[in-house]
Amino acid sequence: MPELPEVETIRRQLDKELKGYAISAVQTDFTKSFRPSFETVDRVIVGGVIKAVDRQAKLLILRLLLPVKESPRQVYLIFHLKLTGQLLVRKPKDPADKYVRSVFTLVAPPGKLRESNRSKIPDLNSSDPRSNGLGSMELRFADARKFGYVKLITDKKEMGDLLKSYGPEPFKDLKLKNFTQILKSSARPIKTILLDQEKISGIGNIYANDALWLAGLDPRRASHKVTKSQAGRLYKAILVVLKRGLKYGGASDQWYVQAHGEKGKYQEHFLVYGKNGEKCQRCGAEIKRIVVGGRGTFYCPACQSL
DNA sequence: AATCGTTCCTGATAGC
DNA sequence: TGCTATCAGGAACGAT
Repeated sequence: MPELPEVETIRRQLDKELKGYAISAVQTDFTKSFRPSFETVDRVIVGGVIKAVDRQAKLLILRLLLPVKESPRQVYLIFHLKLTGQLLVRKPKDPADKYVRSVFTLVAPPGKLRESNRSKIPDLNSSDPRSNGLGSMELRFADARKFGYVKLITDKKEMGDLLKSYGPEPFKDLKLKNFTQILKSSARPIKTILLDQEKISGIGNIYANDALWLAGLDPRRASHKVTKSQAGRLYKAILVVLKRGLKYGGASDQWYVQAHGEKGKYQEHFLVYGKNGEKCQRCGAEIKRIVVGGRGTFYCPACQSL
C-alpha cells in the first residue's frame, strides 16, 4: 500500500522523467476513476505540458501548463494510488502491464526532444500512430482493485483548499510541538490518529505499525493519554521509519512498484508489519495481529505497553 | 466537532 | 484439482 515513502519515491522518478513532456492522448477502460469525469479530464489536459510532479500526503500531483494562447493556465492532475495503484513510465512498444486501467500518452516537445535524445537512437519504427517517432512515452495507471483515482483540478483556490484539508507533512511542518497537540486532540486509539490524513500527512498501515513498535507504544492506547515522553519517542520513530522506507525505495509487500516497475526493499526491513507469529526482534515475545479501527495491526504484546 | 458505519472492488487465500 | 465464500484495506460519504 503506497504511503509517504512509496509515493515520494515515485514522485522523484516522475518529476525527473516526465518534466517537459506534453500529454497527447488519454485512454481508459474504467472511466469511473476519473474526477469530475473522464470527458472533462480528456478535454482539458490534452496538450498540457508537465511542469513538475509534487506530492502532498499520498497524493501525486502533476502540475500541467495548458498552452492557451492568450493566457497559459495551470491545472493539477492528481493521482491517488490507494491500495493497489501503480504509475508506470513505459515506451509504447514495451510489453503490456497487468491491470492497466488508463494510459496517458506523452510526447516530448522539440526542445526537450533534441536535448534528451541527442545521443540516443531515434525510434523511427514505432507503429503507434500517436507517437511522434521520437521520445514518445506512456504513463500507465494500473490498479487491480480499482480504488485509485485521477482527479483534475483547474482552480487554484480549490487546489489550496484541498491541500489545507491535509495535516502537516512529517519532513516539513510536523514539529514535536504540533504533534503533541494533535495527539491531545482525540481520544481515539493512537494508531487511528497516525492513519488520519487530516491529522498528519502520509502515514499508512505499514509505517504506523513500525513506528509504534519502535516507540514501544500499544497501538490501542488512547491518543490523548500518550505521555509527553512517549509522544517524543513516537515523533522520532515516525521520522525514522519513514526515512528508512525512503532509503529502501518503499515497501513492495504486495502491489507497490516504482515508476519503472522495480520493487522497493523496505519489506525486507519491516519491524513488526506482517510479522504475525514471528518473534519480536527486541524482546523475543510473539508478534500478534489484532484489529484496531478496522485495520490489521501488528504489535508485540510484551514490549509495546499501554 | 468528533466519531462511526458503510461503501467501493477484486486478487489472494482458506475451506471444502 | 477446482470451485466457492470470505477477507483486506484508504478514505469519501452519510449518519449519529
